[in-house]
Amino acid sequence: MTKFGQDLIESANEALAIALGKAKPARTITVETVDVAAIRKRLGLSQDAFAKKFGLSAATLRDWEQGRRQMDRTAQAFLKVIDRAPEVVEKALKAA
Amino acid sequence: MTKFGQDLIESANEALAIALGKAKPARTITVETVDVAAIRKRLGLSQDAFAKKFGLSAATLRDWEQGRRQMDRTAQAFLKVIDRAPEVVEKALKAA
DNA sequence: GATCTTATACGGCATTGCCGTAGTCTGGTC
DNA sequence: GACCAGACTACGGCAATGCCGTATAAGATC
Repeated sequence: MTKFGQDLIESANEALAIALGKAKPARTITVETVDVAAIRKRLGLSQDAFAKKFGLSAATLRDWEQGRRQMDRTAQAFLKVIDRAPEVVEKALKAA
Repeated sequence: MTKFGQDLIESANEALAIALGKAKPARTITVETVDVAAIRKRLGLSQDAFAKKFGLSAATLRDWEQGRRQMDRTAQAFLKVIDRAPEVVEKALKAA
């Protein structure tokens, strides 16, 4: 079985436990999905190139795309802006 | 003496120690300064309003402005963009 | 003085940021 | 087929942050 498959099952079990009141949600966050990989691929950039262009750490980007870490609110907001106005972001950062 | 004054002195002593080779830098980062409070005040917003408008956590914003926490790379990049194109950012986030 | 707003200060813990590195896959070149 | 380089996945690991809450201070308005 793939790792993704295992993760899915784990998540499902956890969700069930929470629903049954047997477990508490680790945190309550709005489940807004920001698909970094999708945004990046739409821009036709490698992970390293994307990270460099938008001032991110390549390591952190990796963690996000691999589902190892959750983006915090700041990152989510930033990624949305990158998604909608990548060129503006790029220019703003170049003007540093 | 103000807290800011104390911080300054502490930082100076630490920098000296590092320069003398008596201490290691906690981390090597580019010392790019992003003054959140300045950006926010220029926009005429309270901490809460600023946080809400740009999708940040008010608690995190507080920590940054109080010098309690260091902004990570993502946050620094984002803040620069907010600094240079606040309206674009705002619109991009509204279009969620 | 009473009240409201805004900002500072800080305890606290789960979770992330970021570094490094090993392994896999694909496409190109010899 | 063997080999190399670029891109991605996977993950150990620790210092540091994210985010919550709350108590206190300073300024404005009544």
